[in-house]
Amino acid sequence: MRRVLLIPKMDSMTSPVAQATRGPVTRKDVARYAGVSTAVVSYVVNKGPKKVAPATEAKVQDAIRVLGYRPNAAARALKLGSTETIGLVIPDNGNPFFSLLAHAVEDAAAELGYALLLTNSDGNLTKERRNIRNLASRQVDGVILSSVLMEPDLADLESADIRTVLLNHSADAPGFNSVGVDLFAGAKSAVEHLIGHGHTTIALAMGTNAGNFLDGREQGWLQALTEAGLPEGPIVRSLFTRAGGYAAGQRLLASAIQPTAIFASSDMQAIGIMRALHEAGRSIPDDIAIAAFDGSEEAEYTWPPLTTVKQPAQAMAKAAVSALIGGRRNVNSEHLIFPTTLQVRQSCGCRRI
Amino acid sequence: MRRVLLIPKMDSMTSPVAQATRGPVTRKDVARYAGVSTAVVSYVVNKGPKKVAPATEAKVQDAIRVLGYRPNAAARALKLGSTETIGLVIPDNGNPFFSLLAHAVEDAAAELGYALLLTNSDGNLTKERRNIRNLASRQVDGVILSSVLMEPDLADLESADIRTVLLNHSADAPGFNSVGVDLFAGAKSAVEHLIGHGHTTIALAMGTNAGNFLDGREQGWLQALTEAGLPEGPIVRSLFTRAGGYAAGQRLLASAIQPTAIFASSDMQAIGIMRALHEAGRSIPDDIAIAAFDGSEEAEYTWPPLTTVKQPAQAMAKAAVSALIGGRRNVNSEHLIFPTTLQVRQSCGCRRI
DNA sequence: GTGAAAGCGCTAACAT
DNA sequence: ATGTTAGCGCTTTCAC
Repeated sequence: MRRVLLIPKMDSMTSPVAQATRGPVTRKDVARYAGVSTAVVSYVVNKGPKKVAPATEAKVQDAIRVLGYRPNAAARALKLGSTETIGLVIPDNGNPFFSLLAHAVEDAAAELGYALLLTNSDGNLTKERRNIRNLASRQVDGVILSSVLMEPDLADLESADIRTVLLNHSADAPGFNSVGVDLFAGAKSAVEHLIGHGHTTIALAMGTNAGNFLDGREQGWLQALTEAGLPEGPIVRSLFTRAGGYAAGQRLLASAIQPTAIFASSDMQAIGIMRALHEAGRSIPDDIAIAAFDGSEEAEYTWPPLTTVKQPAQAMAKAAVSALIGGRRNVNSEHLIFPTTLQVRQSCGCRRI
Repeated sequence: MRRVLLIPKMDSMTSPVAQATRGPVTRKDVARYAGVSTAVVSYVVNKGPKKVAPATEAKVQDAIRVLGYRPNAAARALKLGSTETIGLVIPDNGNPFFSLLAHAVEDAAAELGYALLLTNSDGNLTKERRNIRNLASRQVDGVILSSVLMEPDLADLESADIRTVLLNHSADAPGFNSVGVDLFAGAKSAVEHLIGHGHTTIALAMGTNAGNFLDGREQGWLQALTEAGLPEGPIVRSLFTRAGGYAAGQRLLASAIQPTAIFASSDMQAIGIMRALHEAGRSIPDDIAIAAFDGSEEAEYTWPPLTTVKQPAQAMAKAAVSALIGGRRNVNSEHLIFPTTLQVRQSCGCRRI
């Protein structure tokens, strides 16, 4: 890389004009400047718990402005036992679904005056544990965990006494609050849509979950097939990534029974599959139709645009945050399941209106 | 949504087995349990600044484990004046480029034992300011700012006494450390590549920046054209988003002079443009070739795969973090410019090997 | 309506 | 090698 400028720091003899006290301004400075006690400053800053005379308040506000005072959150946290911060543990902020979720969580938290400590576990259980522990030691008021695992036995260990809600978790988790979507119904609706287009051999491109629960998406796919009296199509398993989907697509193309439609358990996988299909010269949706699960924005811009089962990420994030720090914190094991909506585009065979 | 389980919290009469002291375990508890002073516990936990006898250390470690002690970061931060936390302000974590950057920043920070407070400003200056202020009051040790603006006059105001480095900032910023890429050279190389394919009418799809600096990408595009003796192609301006690109693409298709190639200032815009092109039945790259700037993973999976100028996000993130909290914190205005690499795929007209 | 002061959990200088 | 203790900036009870 090229270094453009390299100006040594000028001696920090900052002009001691109105603000003689160099270094952070504390509540004490404000009190002195305003000619009141430190308690009063607190009352003003926090609008309570005691009332202050309007005149006094004005003086304090003035001092605050002049001195450029900003309360020290660390001290406040120490005193109050709350950092007004929540932690978020996701597998990978590079994955559009999770980055959207993270953004939504940030918004929801900010609305309540909470900040967000973001950590990625990179699909790595060890890292996930470390992140949780780290967040706990940082006194976050709670953590939202999008676990690598289906059954977060780990949370049992680590979270011990820290409030936790499982996000993007669609199985039951005794002892935990959790929020997720109805994977089963969502997948089923997508596969039924594919069946509606006349497909009879519908493959499943499933993501690999650590854990031995049967994923709702797999069940939904199967159920739709069964109810329609259709045979179980081929299954390929891969990571929940574009690259995983790409590989899965190639395997599917090489398999004995060729599906005429594919249901993918995530948009990312579908996108990888579509690339494999394009490269092989197959037309989508005419040779092979495809539908997926997630509803990320990226799915709107693939070619052809991807029909996908949309998860209400904002709502889920909001629910997770409010389960964590909203009212009713005393509930211990509540499982919120959000419905999905099928977003019909052209990859399934539907035409533009 | 559907509520599945709703089990009321069981009375928190947790078994007081080995751990009578309910509530958070403090260093005092550990000291008492281990039969040492609190100072010794500190020495053990922090591996210094004094040495402790191996036997004592073992006792303390034991107490820590048994009691499940975890240091209180808030107290530590108050005492030390450092939270070991940095703040990141980005326009939108939903944008793949920024989510990648955020992930990279998190990694780099974690490596140094720092946590990451993430905030989105949603392209909104007011929000950006609020975020910075909020981070400052939370005593972060520094903030990495990917500003909405080209000239962060604001930082002047807000960051006042908080260490700041500008990330993804390719213009000079006196008084600030910053890291960015060589927009000019990157854009120029992409346009030259397009020229190499024989194109003579090359449009520019530029993102809209608040600020009156001429973007390096625009200059690079122009320079490549000029050097090749080519006329300036049409310019369309839009947001740095897929939707922005889509609209830009439609405008381009409707314009008087039809380009045979387009250079887009971001992958997102290129992706939107490609959709517009596909919908209009234009073939890429045969009817219209396209190249872009950013090098996000998504560009690898468009159809056809997008030729794009790759920014070294990890390296940039690492540099930003180390400028903030690594050694040499005393440098005040250093501008790091990273080189880009042209990632040639098929959207420009190159064929698969 | 305002102020004095205790103490949140921790670190480290200073004693022993 | 270990212990004592002041104090980081804040909130809030209790006195006035």
